[in-house]
Amino acid sequence: MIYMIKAAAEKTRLSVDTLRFYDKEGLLPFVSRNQSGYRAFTDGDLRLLKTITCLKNTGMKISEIRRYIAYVMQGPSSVPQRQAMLLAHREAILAEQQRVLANLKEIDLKLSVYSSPEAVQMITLERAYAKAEKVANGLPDPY
Amino acid sequence: MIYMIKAAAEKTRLSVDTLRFYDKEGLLPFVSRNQSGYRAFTDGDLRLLKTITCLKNTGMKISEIRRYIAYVMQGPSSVPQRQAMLLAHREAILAEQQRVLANLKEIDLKLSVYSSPEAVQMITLERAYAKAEKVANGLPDPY
DNA sequence: GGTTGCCCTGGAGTTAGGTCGAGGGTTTAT
DNA sequence: ATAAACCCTCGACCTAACTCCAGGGCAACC
Repeated sequence: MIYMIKAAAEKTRLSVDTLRFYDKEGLLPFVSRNQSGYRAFTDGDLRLLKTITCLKNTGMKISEIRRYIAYVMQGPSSVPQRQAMLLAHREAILAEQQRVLANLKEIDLKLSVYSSPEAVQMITLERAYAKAEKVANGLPDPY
Repeated sequence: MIYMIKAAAEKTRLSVDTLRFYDKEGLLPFVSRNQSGYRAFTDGDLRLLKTITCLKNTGMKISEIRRYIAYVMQGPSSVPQRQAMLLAHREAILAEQQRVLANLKEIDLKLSVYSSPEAVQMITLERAYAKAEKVANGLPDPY
């Protein structure tokens, strides 16, 4: 099956503009043009595009994705390099997940304060303390 | 304890420029100025800044953080709104984590292909197929 | 053969989140 | 009383990743 850019955009859920942008950025060297100079996406191309969106969705930068795709274009000889890239990216993703989770815990802590029955009381107290801290240092009270 | 902007930057691990930028964006209405017009951060201010970085680290936009901080400035009466915001943000974080995890699974699938002993063989085959798909449709072979 | 609906390129514009520099005031130590 | 090390504002600049537009080509239908 061959897809023109609009159909490819619908299949990948990317916008037509984004697809052209990706091509301009060197992410789609595998997409051929037909006699009219139109991009002609094959099913294989769409599979590769799915890989690209996976990498993008997990935070890989376009410049890195371009490097990965360059390895793909190079053929089977670049398997070790691709593997190394994906492994490194995998670690980066997991590290980021951990970082987010740590921050989420802090948020959950705040949430537990807010849902406590003494929430208003505690916050009133904290506020008074913050106010005092300013006053004690001759600072204007912003509250 | 009072911290000038440089010390506050070191404590929060944000840059001085970023702190000033946040102030400009209305994220730090609680930070007072001393007689010289210098920002004077209290320990309480730094604790609030930590909350801000938590929200930022988990992907909350500055405009939303500003909204949250506005609620904080409003005092204890806004506890329900703050709680609602954090709960919604919590859900957004979890959803994003899930999205990333789903994409990670795809990457792991690719990795498993690459680490198979038949990797080169499989990729060679896939490549030949992709090539054939182009040729069969009268397209130039980009490989 | 004209209208419609695709497609193309090049380049400008946008948004978020900073980052930097010029020009100038303050504080502290020598 | 001057140098060093801070601090301030304002506004320009930057990067990533799009997004939009003008000007123009191709293809199908009425």
